[in-house]
Amino acid sequence: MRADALRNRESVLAAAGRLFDAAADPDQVSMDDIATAAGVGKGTLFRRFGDRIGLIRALYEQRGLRLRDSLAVSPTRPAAEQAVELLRAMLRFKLDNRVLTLALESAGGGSPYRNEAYDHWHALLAGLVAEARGPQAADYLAHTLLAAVRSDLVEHLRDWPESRWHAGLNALVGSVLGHDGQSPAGPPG
Amino acid sequence: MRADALRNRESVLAAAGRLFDAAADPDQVSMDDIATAAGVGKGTLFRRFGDRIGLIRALYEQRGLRLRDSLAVSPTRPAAEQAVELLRAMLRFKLDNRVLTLALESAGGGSPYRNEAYDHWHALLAGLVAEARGPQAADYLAHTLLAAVRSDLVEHLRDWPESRWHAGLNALVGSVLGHDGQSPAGPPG
DNA sequence: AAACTATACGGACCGTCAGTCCGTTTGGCG
DNA sequence: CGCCAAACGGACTGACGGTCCGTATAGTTT
Repeated sequence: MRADALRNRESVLAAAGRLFDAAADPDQVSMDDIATAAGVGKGTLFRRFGDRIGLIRALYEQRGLRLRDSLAVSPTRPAAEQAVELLRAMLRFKLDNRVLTLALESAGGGSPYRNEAYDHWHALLAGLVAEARGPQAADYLAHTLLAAVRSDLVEHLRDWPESRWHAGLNALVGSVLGHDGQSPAGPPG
Repeated sequence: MRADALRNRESVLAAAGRLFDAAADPDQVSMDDIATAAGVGKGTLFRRFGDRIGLIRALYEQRGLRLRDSLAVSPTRPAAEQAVELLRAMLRFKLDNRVLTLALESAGGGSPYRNEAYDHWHALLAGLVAEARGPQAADYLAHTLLAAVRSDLVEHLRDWPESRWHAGLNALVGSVLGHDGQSPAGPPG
């Protein structure tokens, strides 16, 4: 890749990031806006990223890398504990990257599931589920756990305090994976 | 409402339904298409339904009425059993109304949660959850259960056979609400 | 049954936006 | 230095959601 191309790529990603962070809504940010803010022509955007969704995905993947490295499975810690940690991290990520994740998950046409990062998290979580309760439906349960922190649900519940989210995620993971290392989630009956 | 207005309303809803059912993707159906198919002018569409999302919502609500009536809480049956039945019905609805529900849940700008029907199902489900395991986090768990049958997840898993969905929903509801009337979901450990 | 008016109609029109095209520029190599 | 593949940029296109306003008509009043 030529030097100027690389430079422009970074510039576009940075500009897009800034604009999405500042916007109230994904479609307040047009491709023209991004091109202008990045100081490049529109053609450059589309040549590099293919289309709008491609750009959004690239930005998403870039921002997700830190998260990805910080969360690896540990064979010694209880699965449920790790699952809660993972979901809490994803929740925080979605709060910190509100508009970007909304853009990705609500992008008309582009499924939020056709996405390298999603596969990664899903596989990780499915492993934890299988470890905790056996392989039965682990696949689906992992999808379900990820759906529990989908960005538009997070958006819908945007005024919940962290404690309420914490309680919810504990209850959910506690139920699905078992109450290994968790604080009690309420008496049955 | 004037008679011609009512007639046109029906006509538009019917045409939109046909078009969405036939399309592979929600945004293959334009407002012009709908107006033409309904034999009315575009102005009529927008006067009656406000905007695209309004029309989609109206169609969705209309189709959801049957479903709504067929599923009421019964104080005698076990909560988990009813919850499974509800989720299975919603799954079937999303399969039967694939493009329409995709349109509603992925409509850029319009949250799938600002929706009368959603509130209805959520309240119903939250009641069942509370009945089965107490009020702790019942609200969030109900959101989670509904997220487990979101239309783009259903779309992502479109080639799963019914049995696999059945197993998944049983495992999920069994975990969250308890295994009241369900077949066993696997031994712990 | 004629006049009247609020309501509804329709389709030309507008602004916006994703995506394309092509003439121009430039990085990097031999 | 000279060459050219790669990259650039911004005018242009096509499509779409939504608006506007002159025209038509349902329903009511006298």
